[in-house]
Amino acid sequence: MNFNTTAPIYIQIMDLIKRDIVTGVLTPGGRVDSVRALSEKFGVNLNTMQRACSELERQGIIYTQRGVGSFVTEDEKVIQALKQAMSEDLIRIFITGMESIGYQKTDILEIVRKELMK
Amino acid sequence: MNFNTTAPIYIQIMDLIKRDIVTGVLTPGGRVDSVRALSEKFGVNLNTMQRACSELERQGIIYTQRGVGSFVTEDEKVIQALKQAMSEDLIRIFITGMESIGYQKTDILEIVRKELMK
DNA sequence: ATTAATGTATTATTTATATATAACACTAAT
DNA sequence: ATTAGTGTTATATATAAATAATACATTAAT
Repeated sequence: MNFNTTAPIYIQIMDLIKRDIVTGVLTPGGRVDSVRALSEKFGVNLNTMQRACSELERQGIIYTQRGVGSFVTEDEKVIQALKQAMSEDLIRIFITGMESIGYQKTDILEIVRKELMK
Repeated sequence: MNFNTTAPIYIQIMDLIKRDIVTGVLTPGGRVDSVRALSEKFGVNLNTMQRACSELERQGIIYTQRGVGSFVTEDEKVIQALKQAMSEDLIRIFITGMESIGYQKTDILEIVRKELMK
């Protein structure tokens, strides 16, 4: 995997799993690969993978049955809220960032339109 | 200052200074506060501040005269390119992020429009 | 020459991340 | 009971980031 250096790997992995959940690659109530399989897949240490998973559980995004495995939350409202929160984060960072370097609202919309037409 | 924990402080400080440069708060050829003053202002260690500054110098954004002080580059093309690069980074992160969580291009434009109308 | 302000460097310490390695604990199937 | 697969914990090590404290090096003004 290509992890960047500015954010902890376990955070980046959490984001990748969240993406799979909100896009439906992982379905509500469905199985999440074992921490060992995931640590292999992402090329990270077992403890690092464990940290990502326990943090996802703490946030109510997955739940764990010891000795059995981990599963995506069955609460679709949680998943919908997660997608909404991720979206709002992206928008907030983008808009405030653009404004902080001097772009006006009208500029921003135009820049996005141009970018999306590429 | 309110620094978040996911990125190194010296990187976040670099961004704050870059913002002041591209928005004209700091002018081409103009003085940058001393590393000691800046470390006070941002509430960080002198070494951390020094690291941010030397990295800004390495990137050609400021230049330093030992014993005298640091100054914003006089090359306005560099500043313009910096603004462009910061803008493109923000856009890229936003668009790829939104697409990775399942939004289509048409959705994205609409979401931005709504957000900007707030 | 001295002084004050500047950038720069050194050494030690702490904390968070990530790794390596090994073990423990639980569950389901055999 | 045993086994294989799961989550969980523990210990040690390495590295990067940030801090603290101190000192050195250069410049401009006095």
